[in-house]
Amino acid sequence: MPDPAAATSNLGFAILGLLARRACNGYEVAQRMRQPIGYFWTARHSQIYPELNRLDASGLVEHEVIEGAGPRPTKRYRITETGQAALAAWVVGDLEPQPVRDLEVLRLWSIWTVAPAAAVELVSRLEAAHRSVLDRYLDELAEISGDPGVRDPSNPLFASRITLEGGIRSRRTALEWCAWMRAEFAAAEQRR
Amino acid sequence: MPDPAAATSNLGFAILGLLARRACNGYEVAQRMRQPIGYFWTARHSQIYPELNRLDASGLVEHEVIEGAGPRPTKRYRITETGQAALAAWVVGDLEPQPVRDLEVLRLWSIWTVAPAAAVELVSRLEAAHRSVLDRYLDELAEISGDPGVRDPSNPLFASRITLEGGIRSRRTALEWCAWMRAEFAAAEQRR
DNA sequence: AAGTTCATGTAAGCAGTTACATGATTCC
DNA sequence: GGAATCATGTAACTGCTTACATGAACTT
Repeated sequence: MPDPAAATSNLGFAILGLLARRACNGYEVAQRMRQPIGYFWTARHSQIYPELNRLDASGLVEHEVIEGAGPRPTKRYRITETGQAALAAWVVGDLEPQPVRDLEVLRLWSIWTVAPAAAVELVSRLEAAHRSVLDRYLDELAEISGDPGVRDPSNPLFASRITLEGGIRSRRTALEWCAWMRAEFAAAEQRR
Repeated sequence: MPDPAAATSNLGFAILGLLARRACNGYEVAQRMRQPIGYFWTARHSQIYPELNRLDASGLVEHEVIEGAGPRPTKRYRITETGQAALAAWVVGDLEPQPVRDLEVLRLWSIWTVAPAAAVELVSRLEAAHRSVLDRYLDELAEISGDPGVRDPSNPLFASRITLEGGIRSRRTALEWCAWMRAEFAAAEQRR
């Protein structure tokens, strides 16, 4: 007897969020949660297949086996009503403070140990990385912007739009911060 | 014979970064990497003590035992020259794209499944959380700003300042984004 | 014929959390 | 006398990564 209020992992809710938008097989879930734009969550197939089985056992998703579709019998997963309810409850549930763990900032925190020229070069590389992610987000947003669903809070495209907007804003801010850091290094050089 | 080029974990470099600034015992390291402002990396003591032993075995740190100082013999750790070199090499080393895993955005990506009123309430809670972190960052920055070291790229306070500046910018952007989201929900409500 | 994509799994190991364990000093 | 802080560890478990394993369909 599956417990409908079963505690599900963050990965579980990521998968439920995907399946609430449309039914998928495990392979498609893995594709959409892969590098580099994984809708702000990433996971590998080796984590996804067992999690789908757990969600299935908990009654949060269900699957039908499609025999002729692919190279081997494919499991097409769909979210259940119990799953929809669990997802909605999680979305508006309590916020626990997330542990902060940012490799990029961790490096910068020790940047005083290297020569200023090498430091500026690192900042430039960070800048390039942020720019390329920003460009991908802008493309994604442009792709969905034509759809009127993006204005309707009960449409998944509305949520896609606001999360992409957040990604774009944060990457733009990161780029400005990088430019500011380079200016700070230049100003220090000037003072020498 | 410890390998000086030994691959160290991210946690190891976080600890080395801390010890490069000043010598600490394990307890102090744990305090400074604890909730909520852990210089952009967090870890618990149960992870820190074994890692310090590994760093010690690799020759990246060394320790002296202080008998009379605390309730029991305390180990005071200091970074070695090998450790300094390993840290500096890591700082300017290759950037691998970080796996994106943001719980907050993951929730918002499924926000279309809940009623708009509940959604707006969630955004307000996110906003409050960002504001309180921003305030702490501003306090931290104010505390160090008086020191002339913050202008010198080879001074640890310079690095503290630029990382805090990044945190402040990103939290301000998050707050603007929250306000924008509330406005989007309000606009949709208007159109109904 | 070889390589890529579709498709689903398992196993070993590292990273991180939670809980267990101990004990002295300091503050109320 | 009891609670909080200082101080250092270990054990069990969850989450995630890397690698192993298989095999059909499609593409070059």
